[in-house]
Amino acid sequence: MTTDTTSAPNFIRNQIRDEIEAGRDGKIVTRFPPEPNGFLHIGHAKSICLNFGLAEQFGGDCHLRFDDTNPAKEEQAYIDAIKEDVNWLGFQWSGEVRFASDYFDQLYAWAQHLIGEGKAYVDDLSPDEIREYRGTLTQPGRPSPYRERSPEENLDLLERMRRGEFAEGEKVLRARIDMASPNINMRDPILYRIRHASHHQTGDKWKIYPSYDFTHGQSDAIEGISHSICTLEFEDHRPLYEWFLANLPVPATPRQIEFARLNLNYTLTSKRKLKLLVDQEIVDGWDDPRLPTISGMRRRGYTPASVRKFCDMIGVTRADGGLVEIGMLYHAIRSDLEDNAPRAMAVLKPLKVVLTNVPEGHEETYAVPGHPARDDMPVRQIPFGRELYIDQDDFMEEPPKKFFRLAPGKEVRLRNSYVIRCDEVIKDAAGEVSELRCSVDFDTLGKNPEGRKVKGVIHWVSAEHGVPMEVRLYDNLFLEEQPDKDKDADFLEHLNPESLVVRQAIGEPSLAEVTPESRFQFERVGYFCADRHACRDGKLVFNRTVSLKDTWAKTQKKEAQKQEAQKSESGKPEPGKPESGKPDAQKKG
RNA sequence: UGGGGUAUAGCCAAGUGGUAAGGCACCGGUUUUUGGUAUCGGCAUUCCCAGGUUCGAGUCCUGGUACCCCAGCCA
Repeated sequence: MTTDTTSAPNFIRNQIRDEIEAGRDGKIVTRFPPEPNGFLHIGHAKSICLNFGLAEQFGGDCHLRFDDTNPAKEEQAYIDAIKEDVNWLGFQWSGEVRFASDYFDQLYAWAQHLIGEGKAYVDDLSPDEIREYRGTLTQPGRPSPYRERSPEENLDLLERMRRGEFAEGEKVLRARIDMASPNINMRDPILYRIRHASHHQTGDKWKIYPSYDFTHGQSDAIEGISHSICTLEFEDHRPLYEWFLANLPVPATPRQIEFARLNLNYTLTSKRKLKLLVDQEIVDGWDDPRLPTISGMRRRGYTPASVRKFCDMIGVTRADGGLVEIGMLYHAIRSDLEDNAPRAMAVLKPLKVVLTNVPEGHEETYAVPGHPARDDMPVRQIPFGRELYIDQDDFMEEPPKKFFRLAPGKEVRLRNSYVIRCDEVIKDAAGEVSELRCSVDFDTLGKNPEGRKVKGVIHWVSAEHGVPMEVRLYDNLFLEEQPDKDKDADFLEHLNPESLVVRQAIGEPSLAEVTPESRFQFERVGYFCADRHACRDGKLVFNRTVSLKDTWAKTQKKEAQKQEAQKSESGKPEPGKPESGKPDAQKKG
């Protein structure tokens, strides 16, 4: 039953395996190092699975370390949320949670060491001047006039920076490397900047804070990290990472390895832009089910296993610019829930059906398995009576060919129950179908009588016993595959106005008892998860995680397109081929 | 004539000189009281392009092309 696909390639895993085969000794130690300035998203999940997964596979450790060097952007609330997300995904860091700020004293001592060696200096240039002196991509930089200060003066200045004697922006500590380096990161990078800000971990102890570059490698070294894995954009920082390790008396020399970050189509994996959606209240918080945040996916109904499976499917490479189809994520969750979600019947667009040959007050109940292929799930009791609801989509007054659901004079099987025939269609004043009169074939319960072939099966809920519930149908938040592709345009223009559709639905009675976050397959419809916030005080709210595959809808759509094409073709004498969706996509570009 | 990277199917991705894995998607058959699932079959004469080496090149060499990252006192 557990369909375990083999993992996609992972070049880092292969590399470590090679190292071990070549006789490497020493534990494999990795770390997941988020800055607590927002919620984690699917891109972080890839990194989490990579780092924790490696530690698991090779009997090593993986640390959780908050890269908290910029107090202005960080919050305790993010720290709490990140810890919860990592745990929810099924991982446990080794030892206590760590913070880069735990190492601020050591880092400061190392800064003094660098000054003593003549490899760092305090610079009085303004931010604008520093930028100007740094040069450009094609022109080398020039040395700051403060570059030749003596170690004594630098030490004194740094100490005074630390004590808060200077205003923000007045001075920085810089490494003294090479202002002419073709790698801009090596043009005397900034080690410390003045920030008169309170820090969520260290309070008001510090008036200066170390930069990412001066912090990350040394923190790795302190923790004994063997493989420091990060994304491709840090590739150019590796020489600097190594420069610090080579010029400081560090206890270990970790290696930095970069991999390509994840891009998913029809969504965003930029923390900054996700924050904007949250701050502008375009979505319902960081855990809005439309967001690719880990907490959003959780609320949507994704399982930890499905997220891990997805990360496993996409592999780990250095190939950049890729855009993974969201369909892969859908596949990962469908395959998990197909095996593990109990089934239920729910009608999202109710249409009343009266069974004319069932007596008023008649009631019978069916005991139905919780899952068609498992016997370890509770049996459901499904009541049946004279009046019930079916889905509007399952009836058509003038059905097309091959529509094997309900239509006037046609038969259909009620899932887990009888075959019924539609005898009469009742309409309201507006001419809309408001009710169906049908008759039951009592010889069809649990069997197909000789010679009777009823192909269609539809779901239903007893009108008397069904429970009202709210169903939230989620779709992609954006209409464009890459909403932020055009850097000059506003990605908000691509928002999908129908990313959330709310329906008042009716569910089978067993759903009345659900606990928040329990997941179901509503048969023939999709997978749904009881909302962890809204399911309170007897209120039922379900989020659609993902729909079931629907080949009928697909063929209908294709049929419609074909007709459209024919229509426009017959309209024009020349078959100019103004066909579907993407007219120029096939042309050479 | 700044530096650092990456190019294999619609998408993700193996391949390390011996004749293009796998997954997703797609197309078709079978089973089915979920138009789901399961299952069977199809889906790159060619690897960004052009030359070259070789009995043999996605892999090696030469020269191009396209795309991504870097000029925060962000990470």
